[in-house]
Amino acid sequence: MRISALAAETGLPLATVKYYLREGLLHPGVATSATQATYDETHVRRLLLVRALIGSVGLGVQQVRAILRLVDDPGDDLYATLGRAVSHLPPATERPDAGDLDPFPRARAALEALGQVYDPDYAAVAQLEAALAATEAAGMPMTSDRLLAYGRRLHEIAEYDLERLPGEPHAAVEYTVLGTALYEPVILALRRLAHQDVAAGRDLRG
Amino acid sequence: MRISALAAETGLPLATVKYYLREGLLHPGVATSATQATYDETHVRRLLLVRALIGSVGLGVQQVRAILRLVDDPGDDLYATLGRAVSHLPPATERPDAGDLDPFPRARAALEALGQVYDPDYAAVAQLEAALAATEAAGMPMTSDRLLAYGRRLHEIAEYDLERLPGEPHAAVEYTVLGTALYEPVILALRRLAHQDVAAGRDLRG
DNA sequence: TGTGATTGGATAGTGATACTTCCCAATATT
DNA sequence: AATATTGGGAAGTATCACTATCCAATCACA
Repeated sequence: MRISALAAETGLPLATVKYYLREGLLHPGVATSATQATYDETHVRRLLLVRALIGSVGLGVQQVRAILRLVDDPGDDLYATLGRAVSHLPPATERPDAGDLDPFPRARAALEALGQVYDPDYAAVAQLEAALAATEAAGMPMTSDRLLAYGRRLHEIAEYDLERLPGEPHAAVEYTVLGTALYEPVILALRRLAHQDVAAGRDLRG
Repeated sequence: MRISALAAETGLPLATVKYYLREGLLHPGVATSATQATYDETHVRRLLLVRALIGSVGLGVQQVRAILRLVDDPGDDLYATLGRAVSHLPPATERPDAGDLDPFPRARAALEALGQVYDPDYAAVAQLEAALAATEAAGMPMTSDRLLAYGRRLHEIAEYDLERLPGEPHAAVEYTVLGTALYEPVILALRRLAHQDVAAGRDLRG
């Protein structure tokens, strides 16, 4: 398959395929001469994944590059790899001052109330802190009751996810990292739809 | 309070306050002369809300303007207002062809399986369809089992939210629209943290 | 009452981002 | 032989969220 066929197959403009190639989001094809290379199914799949991460998840090119690197050659530590992957997901947050004794008070309190691990080096902790601070600044603070209600359900979802973790390490990393990212838009859409469903006055769950 | 005090109070650069004023994200102050106006607490609150929507939720200026318009003067129909608000939340989706008989097959199937209303005019339906299509394109399709698992928990969260709906209509719209948007980053952060918690091998919920 | 700071208002500039266009000489294809 | 396509690179474009600069009017203070 030549590059134009690859573009046609994925529905992307040729210039965009070249751009992703240049940016390292797509591995080069096998060069058959100075001006020719062949591409295969792995390139098609990768391009579709890149589009999903950029278009649906809303990542930037840099972040996609970072995520793909993790998926392509993960360490042997799933926990650490997951942590690194999350640090590349929006919203971006700054590292706290090294001297700050309690950089994420809201997040720490929330996690303690939920009985979950509190690891201030984990990027999602800073993301939670920023999100909670934003609700306060906007005048709609999350109550701890609501945090518990949300956290419990999301923990159940996470358990569901992790119960289905593939045994093979490489597949496990791919599943965890991509599943975290790709399913987030689904979650937001489902919540919006659930709100609509409840607002419409229907509540059919037994 | 003059404009420079407003900027100082909110921690925003003066130029940014002027920019939001120009873009209609902040209502003008009361002019006291040709070159002076006074601002009050409502301006402070509005600026903090704007920052939360842009910085934390990740909306663009246009979308914030649209959301604020809805909050400021909502119709009397909460359901319709919520629908309009969601249509301004990312990811943006195109309207389907008018001739398309079944524009959102994945979303329709998912909602039917969940027993929720399926209203193709509701923007979140298109968002769900796009998100599900992206998981398929990326090679990690959502199973219907997973959709049910997620959907059930998110419906519970929505019920929790709507049970706390303020009685007064204006407050109800504000609560629903802003709550939908502002709590989403919290939800994503909590899910990421729950994944981490499960991955760390701790599972303390009874 | 003068002097420097501040204001509303407007225009233009900036830096980042994600493409997109254009061009090239080498090579395929017909 | 004529035409099209390739890999590769450089430059251009569009959008976006600010940010900087300028202006004349007006304020605040000495």
